[in-house]
Formats: sequence, structure tokens, C-alpha cells
Amino acid sequence: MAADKREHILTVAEELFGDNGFDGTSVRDIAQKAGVNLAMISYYFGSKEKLLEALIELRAGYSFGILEELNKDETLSPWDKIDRLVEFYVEKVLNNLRFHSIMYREATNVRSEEIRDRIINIKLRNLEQITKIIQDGQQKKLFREIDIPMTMGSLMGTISSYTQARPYGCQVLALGYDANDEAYRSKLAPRLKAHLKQLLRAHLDIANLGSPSKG
Amino acid sequence: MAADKREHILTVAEELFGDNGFDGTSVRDIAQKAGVNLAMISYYFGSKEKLLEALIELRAGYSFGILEELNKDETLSPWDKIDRLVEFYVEKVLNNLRFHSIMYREATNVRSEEIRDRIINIKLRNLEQITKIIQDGQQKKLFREIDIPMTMGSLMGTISSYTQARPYGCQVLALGYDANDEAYRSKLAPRLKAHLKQLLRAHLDIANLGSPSKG
DNA sequence: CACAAAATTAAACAAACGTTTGAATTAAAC
DNA sequence: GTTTAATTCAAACGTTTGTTTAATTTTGTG
Repeated sequence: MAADKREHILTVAEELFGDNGFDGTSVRDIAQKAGVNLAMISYYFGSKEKLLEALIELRAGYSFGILEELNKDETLSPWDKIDRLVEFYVEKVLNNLRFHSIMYREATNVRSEEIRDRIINIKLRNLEQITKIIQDGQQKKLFREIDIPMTMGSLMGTISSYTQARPYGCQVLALGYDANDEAYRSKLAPRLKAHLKQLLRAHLDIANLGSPSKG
Repeated sequence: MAADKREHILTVAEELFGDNGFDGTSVRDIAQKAGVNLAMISYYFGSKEKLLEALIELRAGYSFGILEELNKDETLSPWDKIDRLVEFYVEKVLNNLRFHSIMYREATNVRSEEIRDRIINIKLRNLEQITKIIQDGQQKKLFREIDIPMTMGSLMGTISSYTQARPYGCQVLALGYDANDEAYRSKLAPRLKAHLKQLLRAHLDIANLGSPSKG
């Protein structure tokens, strides 16, 4: 009973924080939308700040296991792994639009140094796994030398640029301004995947050395 | 006198909005840091919301002229234009870190539909100019077929991923956690430029057709 | 200097904020 | 069935919020 309600509050908070930001959401907003008494939020979480931390704790960090698994999988070629990587991140972000917004907008500003360090460490560990995947491709003479952390930024940044600037994204995708999550997701996901695979293939392929024919 | 003080308030507001968000900044914060009386903000701008709109009005939209100029320049090859594009955007964003944060975090949530539409239109017009540059390269058989809006997302998103997640960026760049703006900028700018030029060259080059040697 | 307009101020406003209280209700344990 | 603990509630707490007021000072003009 208690666990259900606790999680329900977190789900509602995720939606509101994602849409209106942490400072743009009041505890009363959350209580009303969740249909619980105002005092229950302090009762369960202690404070608004700790509610955010509980939310991050609940949602963050599950990607590491999957990346580690992908890294260790010896049945997949490095090229296959890059494709899987793209699919994994596009799906992950697009299926957690609100939470991703929170992480992107507020996580760095979270007052708790503990949470902030946790987020940085998660990102660094993910980067580590991806570094291994790419280095494996380089050792097998498939991938060329690239700036791996910047490439990781291109992967995540491309996705984020369309999840954060949604009204613009709707225009580009020829969707109505008020397209719902599902409509946006189903139009954006294949487009992002195709682009990112093409982009990373060209970027990584060892055949693509030397500068282009200057014309 | 009045114009000076008005602009000074806007500059201070930009800094605070950029660091703490719109909802995370009070008009009293702005007044205190700007050294002006609280009532002056209503006096000059009418409201906090209109102050944000005045800030966006002041800073946004100057990039269009530069892109148009770049587009029309016939002394530069399409490849040169791509390099210029990268340099332009990296410099522009890194020299306006706070304002870029505001645009990225809050602009889509601005209550004023007018401002929101203005921002979308600016982005669409910029996209139009860049589309022309790339199509020119395609007609000259230098560039291959790509998804231009998604590529634009990769360009802007890569930069944003390192301006928005700064503590993580400091780690990647081997900077202290508390690196100041200038230190961050001077380490990040050349790294971003080099990566994005390499990335876009590989992505655009017509020589890079076909899928990589699956291994 | 005199006068009107603009700029600045301290103080106050009502509303919204996060949080706490203490009593009332429900659930669990024996 | 009684007792104890966990949960829920309306109400209130003290701050902080954005904005306005009305008086005062400064500035520009004839």
C-alpha cells in the first residue's frame, strides 16, 4: 500500500518536473495531481529536494548493465554493436522523455553534491563501456581514430536536441504543434536511428581516412 | 542613463537565469545583484516574464544574417562553408554560455506563445540557410544524401551536450570541477571544432557511400 | 529658478511557497 | 478486542514570491 503510493507520487512528480521543471513545480501541484494530501510528500520523502533525489535514484543507472553486456557479447561485430548502441539510446531516451528532460535540465543543478556526483559517475562509466566497444573496433582495424567522448556527445546530443526542443521538432517532422508523446516518438525514433547509424558508420569507418576532395 | 541601467539589468538577469533557471531566480536576486531597487524591474520591463522576453529579444536572431552571408559567399567551397559553420556555432554558443542555457532550458516553456513562435522561426530559418549550403555541395557532387535537419541536430546537440552537462564536461576535459568559463571554453572549443569538422566531413563526403566492411 | 517628467525609493500587498503540527483515521499485532 | 504503529488529514506555520503604491529625489527644459 505504502510502496504503491510512494511510487505513484514519484511518477506524477516525474511528469510535472519534466514538463515544468523542478522550480516550476510546487509540492501542491504534485499532491493535487497525485490525489494525495499535501503532507504526504514530506511524510514519504522528507522534502521536495529529497523527492527529486528519490526519483533519480529510482530511474537512473540501469543502462550500465546493458552496456556491459553489449560490450562483452562476442557474437556481435563492432559494427553491430554500434547499431545496437544507437537503438538502445534512442529507445531509452524516447521512452523516458520526462525523466530525460529532468536529467538534462536539472541534474547538474541539484543541490545535493552526492546526487550530482552519482550522475557524473554513471555517465563516466557508460563512456568507459563505449570506449571499450570502439577500441575493440579499432584493434580489429575496422574503426579509425576518433575523439570518443566527443562522439558520445554527438550521439546523446543529437537525440537530446530533438527531445528538448519539441515544438521545433514537431515542425521538422511535419507534426501538429500539439502532437502527443506517442506520435512524436513514433515519427522521431526511426528518423534518429537511421541518421545516427549513417553518421556513426561514416565517422568510424577506417576506410574514410584523409580529407575530402577539396572543391 | 536609462538605457544603460536597463541593459545592466538584462545582463545580470541573463547570468542568473542561465545559472539557476528562470523559476530558480527571483526578481529580488536580480535587483540585488544588479544593485538596483526591486521596483525598477517592474518599472523598466513590466514583469519578470517580460524581462525574459526582452532578454531573448535582445540576444536572439543575429545569426541569420551571418548564415545568409556565408551561404551567398561564392569564394568559399562547400567544404569551407561547413568548416566555417562549425566554427561559427561553436564560438557563438561558447561565447554566450548563459544565454544558450536559457534558450535550451526555458525557451520552449516560455508562456508567451509569441516568443516561442519567434524562436522556432529563427531555428527554421537557420535550418533553411544550412539546407541551401548542403544542397549546393550535393549539386556539385561533393556531398552525399543525408538527413539535413538531423545533421543540424547533431551539430547543435554535440555542442549543447557539453555546455549543459558542465561538471561531466570538466571531468572529460581533465579540468577541475570548478573551472571558470574561460578555462572551460578554451579547452572545449578546439576539441569540439576538431571533432565536428571530422564528423561532418565523413558524414557528408560523397566518397563515403555504401556500408562499412561488416566484420 | 521654476516646473514637469522621469527615475528611484522604502514599504506594503496578496498570493504562493515548502514544511510542520496535532488530531483523526486506518491497519497490524498480539 | 485491545493496543500499538502507520497513515491520512485539515489547518496553520513562517518565508518568499511577483507586483504595486505613494512619496521622494533626480533630471531635463524653458
